[in-house]
Amino acid sequence: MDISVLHNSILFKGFDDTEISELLKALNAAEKKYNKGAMIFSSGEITDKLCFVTAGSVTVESNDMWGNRTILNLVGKGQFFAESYALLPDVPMLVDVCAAEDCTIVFLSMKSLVNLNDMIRSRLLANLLTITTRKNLHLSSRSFHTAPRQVRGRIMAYLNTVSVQKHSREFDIPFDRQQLADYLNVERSVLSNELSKMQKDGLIRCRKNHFEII
Amino acid sequence: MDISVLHNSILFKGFDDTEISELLKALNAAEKKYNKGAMIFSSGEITDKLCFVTAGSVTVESNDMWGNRTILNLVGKGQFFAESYALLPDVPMLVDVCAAEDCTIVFLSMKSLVNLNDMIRSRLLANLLTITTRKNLHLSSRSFHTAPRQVRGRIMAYLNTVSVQKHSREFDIPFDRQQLADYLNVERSVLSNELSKMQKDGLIRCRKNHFEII
DNA sequence: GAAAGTATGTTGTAATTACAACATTTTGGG
DNA sequence: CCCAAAATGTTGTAATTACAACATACTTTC
Repeated sequence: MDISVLHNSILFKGFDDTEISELLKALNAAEKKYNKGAMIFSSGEITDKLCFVTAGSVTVESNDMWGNRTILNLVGKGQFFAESYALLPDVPMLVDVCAAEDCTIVFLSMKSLVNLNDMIRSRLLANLLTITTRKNLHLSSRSFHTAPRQVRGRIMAYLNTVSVQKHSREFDIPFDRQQLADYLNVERSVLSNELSKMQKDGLIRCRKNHFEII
Repeated sequence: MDISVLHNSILFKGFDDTEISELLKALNAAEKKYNKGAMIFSSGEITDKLCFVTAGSVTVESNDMWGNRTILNLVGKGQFFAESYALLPDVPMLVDVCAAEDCTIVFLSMKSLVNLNDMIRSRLLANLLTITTRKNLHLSSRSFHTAPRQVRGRIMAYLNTVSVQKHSREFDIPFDRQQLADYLNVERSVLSNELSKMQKDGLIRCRKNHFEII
């Protein structure tokens, strides 16, 4: 198991190597590999597992009965997912989680939190609070990205956020066209078309997933 | 100050009256009244205040420069807001918070958490974790309500969620037409029109904010 | 490096939504 | 009870998007 990625995670911030090893054991840490496209969780499932991405990436998404996909979040290496469901273990998942690329996930049992001693547990809970709080901001961000009524507005809202995060007018995005379309809740073809127009209008330049705001 | 509402809140779950009184003092609890329409927080502000609604309700919303409003959440009596920003005190707010009706808010300083003794603080943090986790599910819910591309789909997604929550096919919603439109990210007139059609099609019945799914 | 498969770009049409303008209903004071 | 103001409903038109169908470009594999 790749302990170095876990070591640098928010969850184990402030814990030393020995403590982390013990915690991994206490929380029944289990690692599993998935191929691109594999489904890790399906809507309706119940889980108490806090999930950590040690390699690759996954999408948290909603798929309706007509095959329309909405991507809520892309979770990359070093980040967590399913924390809300893990901490509220009677709530069935509202989302699917799929491997966006080949990936490796470490599952941690939150049911086992009760077995930890008070001191360790409260340090862990404090870190979990940071994780959920940041996740809140992430979910809010997506709301702003999908708030504009028009496609161009959504694209600009998203690109501006990424630009600010990366402190640069030039950056890569983690989505391919279909994923970006599903994240912004628009048609892929309409997205491609609008990106072309925005380049003609001199607003942006882009090639594949590399973007520049002008 | 209306201590009974606070007493039943998630934040103070497990605390007795004496402890709550001490905590309110330690967290510099301050109460303030707002008239309908008043702005409680503006986008860009920084705060360390956890906010609790003791009367009335507020909307967490985003207002763009063209006057378009997007409602992310309606926070009613007995619920909290701004918890993410209170806990990440260097992050400027991405949203506005407005009084949806005349309301009363209690502000609790999260900066003061460090002054509490370890035991009390960790109990409080555990409760805060519940608050943020539930808020996560709320934000996810809205994503599902706005995921359908068409207005009718959004309305049904929202009404179904409320129906499930209230365990009944007949229920009141907390939004008026304009608020519901801004929550679902559609035009008010288009929403009204679609609701009429849905009634003609025998899908629902509604009058003001009372709905019935058929 | 050719072929097959996947991702992205382009275009046209049908369907839907945005927006404005106005009609009707409801609400809250006087 | 009446009036003014606010909320909700209705309608038509312009603008935008969804969807399908196809073209082009890029990748992967043999």
